[in-house]
Amino acid sequence: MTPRSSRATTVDAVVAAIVEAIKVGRYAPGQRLVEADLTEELGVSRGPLREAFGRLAAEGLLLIEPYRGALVRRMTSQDLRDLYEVREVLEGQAAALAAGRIDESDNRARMSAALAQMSAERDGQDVSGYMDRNESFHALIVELSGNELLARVVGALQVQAFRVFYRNLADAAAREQSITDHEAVAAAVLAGDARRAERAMRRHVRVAGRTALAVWPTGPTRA
Amino acid sequence: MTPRSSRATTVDAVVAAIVEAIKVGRYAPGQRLVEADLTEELGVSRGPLREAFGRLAAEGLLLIEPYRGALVRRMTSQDLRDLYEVREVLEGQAAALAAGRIDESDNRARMSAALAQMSAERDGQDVSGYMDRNESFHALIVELSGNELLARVVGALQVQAFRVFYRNLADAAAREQSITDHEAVAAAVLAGDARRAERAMRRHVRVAGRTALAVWPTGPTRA
DNA sequence: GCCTCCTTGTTTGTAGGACAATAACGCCCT
DNA sequence: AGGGCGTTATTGTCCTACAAACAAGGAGGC
Repeated sequence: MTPRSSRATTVDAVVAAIVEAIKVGRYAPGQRLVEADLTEELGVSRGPLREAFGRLAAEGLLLIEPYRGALVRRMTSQDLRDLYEVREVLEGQAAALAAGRIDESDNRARMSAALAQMSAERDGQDVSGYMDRNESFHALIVELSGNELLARVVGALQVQAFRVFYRNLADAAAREQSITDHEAVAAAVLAGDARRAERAMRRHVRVAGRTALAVWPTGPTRA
Repeated sequence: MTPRSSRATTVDAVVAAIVEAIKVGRYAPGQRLVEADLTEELGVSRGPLREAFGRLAAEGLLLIEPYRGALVRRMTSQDLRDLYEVREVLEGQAAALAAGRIDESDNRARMSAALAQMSAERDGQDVSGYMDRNESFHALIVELSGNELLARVVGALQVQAFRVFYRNLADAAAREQSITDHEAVAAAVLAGDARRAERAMRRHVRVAGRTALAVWPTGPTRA
């Protein structure tokens, strides 16, 4: 999952660079990542590069075939279904737990702040800014759950999800729906209502998944 | 998580060796794993060893501190609570999905076989044999769920869980309870009753977690 | 003409040595 | 005794080298 340490090492930088390259599409799905090319491109030796490959493969972003190399994993619609199915239960649980701990330390304040930021995004035109908000909202929920393992697992899944978000949340209607959902989740969490928080979050993720699936390319896009 | 390929490479062997050593207690929690020692002990070079460290750290079995090395992660009672909390929702979901797919291919036959094996273990004295059964039962459930991601995530958690099982399932009463729980889950899955399967599995995991927590050493056992 | 086998080139998997960066430890000085 | 300093151990990274495996293409036989 994510590096377990604070200090930034070369491997972390390589991981970040590859993730970024996949994000912006410079490394396309199915593309082979040849070690020799990447070492030159990134200016690192094969050791750290291979470690980075290993991490990204563990996160499901790359696929490593022995003696064949690493390639950018293509996301099928089935993968997408699986992803949202898992996110639904995990984030639902996170919301329930967060509701139960809303009175601890400054949890309530942080949740309120996130909610306010979220609502303010309603008439914003900055799509990538909204996606950041979206990401931090979900991250906050799992953090407030107080379950570190849950946070780690969901965090790892989120890395997968950005590929979907990029295609999805650009649509204004979907964004409006997403904000409304988030507000419902936040309200339930702030009310300390675990059951309602879980239901709201699960519904949100389920709907987001369906929306994502609807716009997902079905056929083979490229070799 | 687990190696994504069929062919066994050196890294896989190293990972397996370290996991095994942690299992049997040769590498104690908190113990530092010095690269130089391990390369000699395992007869591999630093490259694959470091890759193995990375994988095990991603699975949460090791902890890597920059310029300080890898050490066997100590499991706190909080970690245990977190683990079972996550397992409960994930395996509950897996059971529900498995129930919904019981009529596909040979799912029913495999589930029945696992159930029979499980019950047969009731008067067996072989503790480690039972633990294998236990592991494959849970693995079968997540496999039958048809969600590959779910299987991967739960599989990764299972690697953590064996540390608990070793302390736990030795007790005859706990084992009896465990078998009864499994039978209930299997029955619900075979009946195609998703709701009941989920409830049964969640209850099973929850109880197992409580039992595990009860026998877990609370204070600092060693440096 | 088509299939099979072998050769050749490319890429990965691993080994081993080297060195800088960092942290842990002990020593000396005050 | 306490604090600063050098020593030592260990990690992080680079480099080179080579065996193992795969991929493609040509030689040869049918």
